[in-house]
Amino acid sequence: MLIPSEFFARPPEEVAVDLLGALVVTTIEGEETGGRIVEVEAYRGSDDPGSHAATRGITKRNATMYGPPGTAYVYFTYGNHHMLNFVCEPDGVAGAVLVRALEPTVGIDTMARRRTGRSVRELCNGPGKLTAALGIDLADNGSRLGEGRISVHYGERPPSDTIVTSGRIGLSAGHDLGLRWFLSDSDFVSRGRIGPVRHSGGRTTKGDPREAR
DNA sequence: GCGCCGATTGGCT
DNA sequence: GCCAATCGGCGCC
Repeated sequence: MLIPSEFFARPPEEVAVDLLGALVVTTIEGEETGGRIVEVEAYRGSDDPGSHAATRGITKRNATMYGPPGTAYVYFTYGNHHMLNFVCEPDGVAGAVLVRALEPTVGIDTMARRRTGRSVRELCNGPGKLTAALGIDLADNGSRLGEGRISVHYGERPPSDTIVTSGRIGLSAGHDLGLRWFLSDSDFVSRGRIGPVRHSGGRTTKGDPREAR
């Protein structure tokens, strides 16, 4: 069942947690690919130093983040990689959830062709990898989910005791905020270095996500 | 398995 | 010009 745009009209940290277990699917040139969300990060507006919407206000690059909820915000970085976000908050308010990793479930053969030489585990275990596997690029920026090439569907809700949180990855600012969530029992989360990991129950471990199992 | 480093483009100052 | 919400290859343990 397609997730409606109202689902996204909330603060990104709420949407992020609720997206764990959901299914992202693309249909590109007749080929369907996708997977189950196992890792996400939340990005807020001007109060978030790690966000594209921090301090600068609306620019050509981040304008999509201020648009209506349920829209894809796709941008290009490091000269190579596309990042997939879902716009949150009501129209006019900046906010988004970055999809960082998927467990491949749909069109694995197609995704393996797009990412030659990679094991299934490595097809979508990072934000730049999953966009390559799913064929997402700047053409998807600003498209409404379910109306363009990308759709997001409800999935089985993961048990709350498998959901853990940590700081965000790869930022020069705002990494101290606990705005990353992932499934501790998944083999498909990204391999980024991270700070302390916190269980829903409040226990703290360090280092690799797997230590939080 | 881990850590370092270069690649490569668009957007912003 | 500078830098980035990253990745993959290589060297070394």
